[in-house]
Amino acid sequence: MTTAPDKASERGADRSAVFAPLYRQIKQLLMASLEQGEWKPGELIPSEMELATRFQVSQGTVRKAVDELAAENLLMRRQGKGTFVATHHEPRAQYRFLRLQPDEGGGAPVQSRFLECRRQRATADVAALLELKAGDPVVFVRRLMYFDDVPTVLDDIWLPGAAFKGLTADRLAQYHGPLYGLFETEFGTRMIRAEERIRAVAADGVATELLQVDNGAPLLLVERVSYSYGDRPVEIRRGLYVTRQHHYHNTLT
Amino acid sequence: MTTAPDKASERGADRSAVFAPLYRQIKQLLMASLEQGEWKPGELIPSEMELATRFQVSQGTVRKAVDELAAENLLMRRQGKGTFVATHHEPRAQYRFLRLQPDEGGGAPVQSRFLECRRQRATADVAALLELKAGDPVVFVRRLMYFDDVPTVLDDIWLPGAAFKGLTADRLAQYHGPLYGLFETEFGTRMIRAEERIRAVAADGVATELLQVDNGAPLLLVERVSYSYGDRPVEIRRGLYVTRQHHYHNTLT
DNA sequence: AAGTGGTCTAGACCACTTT
DNA sequence: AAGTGGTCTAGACCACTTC
Repeated sequence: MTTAPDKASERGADRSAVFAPLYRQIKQLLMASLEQGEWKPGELIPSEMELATRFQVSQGTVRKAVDELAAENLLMRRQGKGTFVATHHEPRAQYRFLRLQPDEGGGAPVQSRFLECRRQRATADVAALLELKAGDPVVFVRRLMYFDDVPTVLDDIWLPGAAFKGLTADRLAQYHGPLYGLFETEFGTRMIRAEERIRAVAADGVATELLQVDNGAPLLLVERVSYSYGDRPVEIRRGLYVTRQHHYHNTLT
Repeated sequence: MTTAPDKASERGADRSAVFAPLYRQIKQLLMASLEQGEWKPGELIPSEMELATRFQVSQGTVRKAVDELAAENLLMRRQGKGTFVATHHEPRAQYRFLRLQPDEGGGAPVQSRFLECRRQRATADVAALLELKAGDPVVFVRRLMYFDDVPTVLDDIWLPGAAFKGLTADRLAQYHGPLYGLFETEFGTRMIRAEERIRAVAADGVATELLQVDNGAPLLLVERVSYSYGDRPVEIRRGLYVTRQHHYHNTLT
């Protein structure tokens, strides 16, 4: 077996210019294709050999790029079948981002009820988080989630108006399953990561009625910003969780 | 270049018996060495080539095993120097498990004050979580943490008595830095993973005094079980967090 | 049988650190 | 210069899926 020193040194030059190893460049190219929709959520992407030919690198280099994307939940590998674009419709991906769990028992599936869906102008803080200007159009959604028929989560959601033009109360009412699945299928916006800030607050106002708790009762406040490819913010969520029979679960590693 | 079919088929046979790929077997062997203290936290482990010779596999197979252990924060790779056993004394590992952050600004380093340290008999629930029997000896520690001189976190901690015989109030008082560093250095118990359950509760009793909040004020309750090698539970923690100027931060992926 | 990802090997060269 | 981990290649064979 021989190496190809000419090729290698050419690439060495390229790499010092771009300042990243080859497999990370390949990874960026794959992410660009995902972002531009060359392969849609749930679809099969080309085989490792095909990608190696396309990018003129070895299969091992493609493999390392795909490995990282699979580790980040952007791709899903299935032995014997191929590599697929991750989707929020995948059974095991459902409610991957909802960390509230019943204290004991599996519990019945969650039920959603949409209370509001209307267009607004962004306030300064919402605009800042969504990287818009204050006054830009946003869609506001309020929804209540039931665990075992007990109202447990009250979510207020803000979405960039431009990307979610067709979102209506009717469309939400007839949809079942995770919202991120709807966003991905109907609006071409795939959520891939989120940051949450969690605090304890006292219940008041409309929350006490909707969640059926006393005024001043402790609630978990979960503020979430969700991001799509390229760290583009695509959703803001402000959730109030009742944690009498449930808890927010987290693993530290 | 040639392969070694004899060797390969031998190993194929071995593998079907053990039912795991070679690199995972190597990974298990490395974990066993870590657990048994062949290499201690902060120490350099043998080079990839040496390990490959020891285990009679190729460097690439060792590499894949070490890659996974590095991804799980059990090992730390440093190019040009070698691979080290992870330690809680590492500057960038300090307070890796404390997810409470100031809402704005970096904030001053955290101060700890130890209020209690005494031996008890385990209650049923503590015993269950620590995989002991009710009545077995445990060490109980209560500590208050200050952010910017404001009392913010009240932790109650239970440790298995057998493994923490020498832990005293004096020893705690003179120690500075993360508790997990002390556990690792003085008691040979390295914490590698934790599970947390988070809820909102109303302040009452001694917590209101120590954290200087009103009776009924909302607090974050963080219940943590920490594990060492082999999923062995080594610590229980019940923390009350004041989230007026701080929040619990989490990233969802 | 053919195609896919998964594992394993061997060898080359690069980047970084220490001697 | 020598040793370490980091990258890249090429090729073999295995496990799984589909035709």
